[in-house]
Amino acid sequence: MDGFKRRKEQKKQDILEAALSLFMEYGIQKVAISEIAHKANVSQVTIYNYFESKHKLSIDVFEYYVMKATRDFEKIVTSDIPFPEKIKQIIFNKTIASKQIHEEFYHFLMKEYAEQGNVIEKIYQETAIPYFAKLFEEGKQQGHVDPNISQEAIFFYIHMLKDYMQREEVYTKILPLTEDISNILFYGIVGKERN
Amino acid sequence: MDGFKRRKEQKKQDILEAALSLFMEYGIQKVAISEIAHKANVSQVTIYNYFESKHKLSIDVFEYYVMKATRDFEKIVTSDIPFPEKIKQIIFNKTIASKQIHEEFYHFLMKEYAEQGNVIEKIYQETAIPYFAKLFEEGKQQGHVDPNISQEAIFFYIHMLKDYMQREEVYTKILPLTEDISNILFYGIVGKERN
Amino acid sequence: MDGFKRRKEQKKQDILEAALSLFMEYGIQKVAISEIAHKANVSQVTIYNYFESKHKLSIDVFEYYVMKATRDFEKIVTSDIPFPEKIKQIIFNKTIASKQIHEEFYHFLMKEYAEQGNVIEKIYQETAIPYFAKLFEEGKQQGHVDPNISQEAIFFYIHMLKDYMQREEVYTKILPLTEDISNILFYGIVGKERN
Amino acid sequence: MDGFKRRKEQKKQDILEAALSLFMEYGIQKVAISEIAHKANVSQVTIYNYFESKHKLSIDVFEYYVMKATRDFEKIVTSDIPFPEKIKQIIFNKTIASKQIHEEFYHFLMKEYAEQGNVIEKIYQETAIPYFAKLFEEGKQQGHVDPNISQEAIFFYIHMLKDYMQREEVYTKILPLTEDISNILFYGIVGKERN
DNA sequence: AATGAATGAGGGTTCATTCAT
DNA sequence: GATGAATGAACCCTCATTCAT
Repeated sequence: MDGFKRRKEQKKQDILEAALSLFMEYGIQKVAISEIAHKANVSQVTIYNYFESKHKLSIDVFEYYVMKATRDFEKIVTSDIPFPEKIKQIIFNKTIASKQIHEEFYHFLMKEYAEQGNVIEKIYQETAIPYFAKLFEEGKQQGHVDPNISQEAIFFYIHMLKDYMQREEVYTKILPLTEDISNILFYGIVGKERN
Repeated sequence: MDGFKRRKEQKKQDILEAALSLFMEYGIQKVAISEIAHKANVSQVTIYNYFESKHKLSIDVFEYYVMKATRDFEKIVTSDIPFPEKIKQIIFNKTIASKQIHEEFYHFLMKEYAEQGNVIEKIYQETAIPYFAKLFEEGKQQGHVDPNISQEAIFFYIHMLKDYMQREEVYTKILPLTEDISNILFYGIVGKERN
Repeated sequence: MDGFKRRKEQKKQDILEAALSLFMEYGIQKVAISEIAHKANVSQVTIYNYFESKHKLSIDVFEYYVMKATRDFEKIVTSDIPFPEKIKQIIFNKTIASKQIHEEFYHFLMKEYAEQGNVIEKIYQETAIPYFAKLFEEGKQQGHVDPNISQEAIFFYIHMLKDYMQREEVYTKILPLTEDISNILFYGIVGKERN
Repeated sequence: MDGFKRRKEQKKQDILEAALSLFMEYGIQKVAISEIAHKANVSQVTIYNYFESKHKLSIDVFEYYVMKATRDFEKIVTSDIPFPEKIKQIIFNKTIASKQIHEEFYHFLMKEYAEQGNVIEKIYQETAIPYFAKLFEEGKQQGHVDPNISQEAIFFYIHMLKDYMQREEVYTKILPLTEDISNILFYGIVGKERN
């Protein structure tokens, strides 16, 4: 890659980083293109040259974000720690998606775009799910996961929990309950010690 | 109440209903006051006469919504069906908050206001929680709930599930997994039949 | 006047007083009819029943104000104090039009209406000027006023000074200069002690 | 300065001129941004791009106005005509601030802003006053000004007179009294020929 | 390729005034 | 006659997007 292209790629990344951090903090609607331009040290028009519209930009930013988050996810799944610990880390470990993500950034996309074209759904399918399938298999083999339960259901559960943990207001309130939450996930509300 | 007051109350309710349904479908930011006015068959200014600002309106709409939702909740909790059935109904029964709720309508308020004054927190505390505590007690006495788990954790769990179920895109996808989801809630991912 | 009419008159006066004090403090444009209604303890419509429009109201308020101010003016002119003292009191004495008057309340009317119908000009002509003429005559006879100067010019001068004194920001700044201002009025910038 | 910048400066000036003439005729509150935009042949938003808000615009317009007016003032003060003539020209010469100024444009600013930050006060201090001080000194040396009278008092007087002269309705009425007014300023109401 | 400049469309809000009881 | 309720019109301002250099 020559210096010209490299500089171009750099600019594109600057914009993605700027947009990502702003979207994560304030949501998509509340962030103006001009703010992103300012934070990325480019003109508004440059953003349009690269991303066509705010709509398209938000999709690209999301893709960029998932790409980054997946790396963390991969690291945990392929690590050597025991299965239950992996699950806990996925759910509670803040290093995944290190910053708090603004709901809107997630849900806006989830809803607004999921239907027409499945851009995001596809990204999810191709990145998170394969890793999760691997993890799930490991859990079943070690007896930590009931083989009668569908992978989808567990995936949904874990995703939901992780999603909730990323909410600032929830996180702080729920932190003291970490142990209980984990127990419910593993043993249900009926509890471990039943007979 | 004379005809005057009744009509006034009617109009106020019309506005609340119009705003509620629009907020639930599109979120708060995307809905213009003019749209609410149109849907409620009043002028924009009338809305301002009753609710002072969009901000205040959104709070009142939320209160109105919680009030309505609580009635359904109460009905289930005080009904004669078995405990597990109650839980399932609370989570999966769409008649509660019959329509889909737009995240933003929930989260915007949860976040935006929860801090300064706790208007919404208070509403929640005074309505949902007492009923839930009663339900929780019943579950413990019948052996459906592990007494070692804190009420907060379970409340959080059920709330989270119910919240997720109200998302259109989740609901349709998760519906076939109802049984699995319930099982995980009651017995965890380790499963019922473990030994 | 029966009780009915008296009550009616009372309401009218309440409105005038409320409007006057608000206009004097904030100017006409900045004061909303609703504020006047609130301060006068009547409904907005009542104001319209009595005064037809905000425009007309402002004229009536001005008339009401001049009427009140004239009484003070009369008192000074017909009092027993020496001529120079009278002039000083007229200009500097805050008891005339006791409160500060907002420019706009004066100028808006002066300009906006003066042309078409001379409503205010007429009021002025019929109230202030006759008293001033009397005062002016007294000054000339006592040698305090140059008979070669036209009454209009002096009237203009004094009016201008008094007008300026009523401006809050001017008043405070000019107060320490009272003596100088007086001297200039009586002896000019060339000064008393010239030869 | 390249064509780009020149055109930008031109547009900025167009807006200032449009705003100035409208403010001077109708006052600030009565003039809508859209009117200024129309008169300056730009879009409303362009105005916001340059001036941020109506509030800020009004300040900039005022500064622009004072700058223009000062040039005329300077010309008179540094000219070769006799002192009394200079004073008369300052007060009565319409070429200063050639157009009529709407009170509100002056007073609104004088009052609204003078307090917090003294933006306008500062402009005044730095432009008009130094020239006036020079003039004042000249008058004293030539025996036209009583050295016992403070500069502030005289400044106040002249400012007041000039201010009044700029009012359309006053100007036409007072024009025939020019000589008398001048005499009062120089010799007071007691008059020149007293003994 | 990159940017400063410009804008149309729309949003929330206020206010003088009218309607209907 | 008095009022609570209701409104059309207008205003300031923001923002995603395009134009022109």
